[in-house]
Amino acid sequence: MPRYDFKSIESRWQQHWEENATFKAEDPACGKDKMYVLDMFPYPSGSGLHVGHPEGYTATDIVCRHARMNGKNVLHPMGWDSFGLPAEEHAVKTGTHPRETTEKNIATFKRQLKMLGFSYDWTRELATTDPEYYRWTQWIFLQLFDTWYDSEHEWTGQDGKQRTGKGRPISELPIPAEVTAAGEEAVRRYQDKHRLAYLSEAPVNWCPALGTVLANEEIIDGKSERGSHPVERVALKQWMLRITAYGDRLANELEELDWPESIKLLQRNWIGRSTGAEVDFYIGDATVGTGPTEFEGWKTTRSASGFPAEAGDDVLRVYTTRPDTLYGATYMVIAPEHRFVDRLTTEDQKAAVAEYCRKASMKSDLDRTELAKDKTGVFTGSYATNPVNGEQIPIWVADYVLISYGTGAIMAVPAHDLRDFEFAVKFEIPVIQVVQPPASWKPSKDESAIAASVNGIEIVPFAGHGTAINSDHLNGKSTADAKAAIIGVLDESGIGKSAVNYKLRDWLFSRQRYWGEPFPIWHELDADGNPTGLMRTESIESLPVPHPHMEDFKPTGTPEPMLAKATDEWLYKTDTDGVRLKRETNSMPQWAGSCWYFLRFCDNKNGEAFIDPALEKYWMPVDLYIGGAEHAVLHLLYSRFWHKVLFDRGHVSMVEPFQKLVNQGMILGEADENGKAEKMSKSRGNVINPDDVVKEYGADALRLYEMFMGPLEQVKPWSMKGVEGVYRFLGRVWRMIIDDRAEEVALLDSVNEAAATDEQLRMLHKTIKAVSEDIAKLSLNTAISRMMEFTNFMSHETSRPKSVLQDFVLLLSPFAPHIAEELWHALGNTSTLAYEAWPKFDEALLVEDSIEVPIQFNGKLKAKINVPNGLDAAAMQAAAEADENVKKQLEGKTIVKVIAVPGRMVNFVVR
RNA sequence: GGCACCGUAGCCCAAUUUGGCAGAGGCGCUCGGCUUAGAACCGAGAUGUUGGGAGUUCGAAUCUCCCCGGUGCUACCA
Repeated sequence: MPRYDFKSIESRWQQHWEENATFKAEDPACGKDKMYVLDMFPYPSGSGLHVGHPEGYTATDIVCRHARMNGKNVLHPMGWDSFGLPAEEHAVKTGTHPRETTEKNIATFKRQLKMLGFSYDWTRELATTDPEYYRWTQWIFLQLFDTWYDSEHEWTGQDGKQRTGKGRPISELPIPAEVTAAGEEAVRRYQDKHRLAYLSEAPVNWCPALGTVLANEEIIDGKSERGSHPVERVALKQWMLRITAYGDRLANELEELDWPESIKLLQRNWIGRSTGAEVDFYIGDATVGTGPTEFEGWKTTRSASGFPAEAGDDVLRVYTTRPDTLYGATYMVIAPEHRFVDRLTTEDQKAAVAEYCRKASMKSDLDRTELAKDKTGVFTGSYATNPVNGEQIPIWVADYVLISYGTGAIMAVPAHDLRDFEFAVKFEIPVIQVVQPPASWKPSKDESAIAASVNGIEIVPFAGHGTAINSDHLNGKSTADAKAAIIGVLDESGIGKSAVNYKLRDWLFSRQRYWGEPFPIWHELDADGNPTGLMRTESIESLPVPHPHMEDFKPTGTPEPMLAKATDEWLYKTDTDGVRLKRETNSMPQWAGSCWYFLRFCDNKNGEAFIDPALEKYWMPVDLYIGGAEHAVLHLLYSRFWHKVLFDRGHVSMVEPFQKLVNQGMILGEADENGKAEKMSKSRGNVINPDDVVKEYGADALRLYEMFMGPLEQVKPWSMKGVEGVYRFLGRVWRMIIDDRAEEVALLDSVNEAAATDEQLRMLHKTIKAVSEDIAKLSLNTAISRMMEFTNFMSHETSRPKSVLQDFVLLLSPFAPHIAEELWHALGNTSTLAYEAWPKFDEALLVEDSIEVPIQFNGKLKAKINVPNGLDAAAMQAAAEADENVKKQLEGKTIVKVIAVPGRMVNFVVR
């Protein structure tokens, strides 16, 4: 085997690692420091591994192999996010059971990952579709179901900081006296309303083509993320998870994490916390009327009672971030789905409003977006009373107000809100200015774009902060002061209250598909077999709720869940007290399994608990988590949320699961002749299959190339020429050590026991330093280039000391482990290098005796001189002035100033 | 539209964190060696308005501002 024969080398060492369980994580009792390095586990799709997968996987593998050589006990696991739509769609098409498809795909993925030589501890493998795994997913759901969020609860975190708000057992939820008085059933219903997992009838995104409802996050431009199918809005009873309760903590606790700022920002924006006020506008009720007398009476009542938690029927409650503009409110808008639409619509407006709401309900989100430029709406015929000045203002229905945000109703201040302004101009509603812009204000692009003439006067809306005008006692106050002042007044008079809102919505947690986790929930039935609305949980001992076997996977075309077609035996039972029960037939979304898989890796065979507390304490948190940026707001927010709930309930020891996060950049297809590279896709025909690359160049070359392409986080185009480049590098490394004309693997004659020269040592130690530092920074592309440099140098040396080559092979091993093991072996070692000590560099050996420094005149390079290393500024200057060439160039010039930086340069400022 | 990131040789990219010789590494290209020849291999070499403009500085690829171009995310959130 004279030549670099990657095929036999790679398969031999992979077999060696497997047989010797080389990468099995050690027991916590080993006494080593732990390091938990995690990849985002893949969905095992039918098309197999994509070259994007090994990018992040190779980076983590390098970190792990490096950490082991530095004496760490490394946990590096892999598993399968195997519930999900594609397997089920495949089942609809072919009749193959999703479990069968999933198992086949997992086998393919596993073969491909093993082929790349990743140092996973395969004994920790798991799949979210394993009953022993989803048993605990269901168990965690029961924890969510058993928890309510006490926003007042004060506690001290592990960091010693005081915090407010914690998830607590539902049994500790205070029950109001009147509820207790109403009986046990009322108490149960009251508790159900406060759980972190709750049922809610709400407009949801129903996708007929996929046969399921989708979360907001799964909809892109009004179409399903998967398959781009149209999505309709229908009202359905669905499971929701109260992630909004954790909005503040999810935003605040990002602070201490070692994550890219851009991802933190993305999450903060997604959570979208805003502060403002809720304000009630009096609309009266049919029995009392809406006149000024009633309004005054209402005000009197309110100042006595205070601001009620639930808005009554006599008011329209709005949320605003600009309560300081209350005096400029000239109309109100309610969403078409608002519960007051009917009662606020007068007889003459009935037809118009009904028609408008009908059209709005038909609009998909896409239509709404496309029509975004033109505001639409219709007057209800009713008026509300502005609580601060008693003005009667008209109430409109318009779909630019969303039912799902705030209270689904707004007060419109056209002078200071661009959307309201557009609407007011179109429908000729008065515009009252109540904020004076600062003198320096210039209209923004948006503001001037919609400026319009109202009653012959050109008006430009102003959405910024300024000074209050036309606002009674607020006049002259800055926007911030005016906000505080008006909130004080509203609070005192029981008309309004400061409030916080989030763009983040509660998480729609049920799907209607077959291939997902069943819920551990039973619904009570009455004598006629109809649900009473009361629920019971599956007992923890009887988990998992098995996934029922089915043969027919065709979507029904209606929102009726697939699991409703299971056998009666699965669907129904009679409880010990004789109550007839029916199972929940929705299934969980794919996110469920991926929300906690990193915990299970610590203890994947535990049959007693989802994780052993001691193992959780030892391994968690994940020290490094690498994956695609597409999960910045979905998976990474959901799993943080679950983790916080588990923490609040005492099941895990830390508030955050992922200490350091890195997002790999996408690998694009090969650039075309114009240098343009596009995303890899089947339709473009530019997909690179890792199998083909490994076949032609080997796993080490693929690993090395993916790391050499450029910075990990960056988007980069694929290049086959680049693969050849690193392949040639591996060939040079091989020939630097091995005699490629010998019959058997044998060292070159030039490889010997001689002591290394100073120059060889300097080169080696420079390389050790650079590669070590680059791995710590995950700057793997530059680490590789340093090893190329070393190879170029050493290949020219006629004497190649073994000691130097051995250290180099160790440096190379995390990147190209197969060839490194082979060379390590050839150099006379008998065991794997996976636990050899990582080479240390000696700073003293790096120092060069003399260095070349540039001499500048006015910052321009004019000469170079050689000086001994370690000169101070004065000596540098003296050396420069002593140089003949410099002397000559200085002739006839006046030196104004000299800047000398030791070891760097000398600059003469001359005239 | 908003936010974020990016722009260095024909191409992928270093140097930007911490201002100090524009080039580490790879691809491609040219020339030479080896070879019957090609591939592989070995050796030598060329390539620049650092997207544009201004500012700060003794000195700017690096810091600041404006503009241009590209990519990603987001999109009526009151």
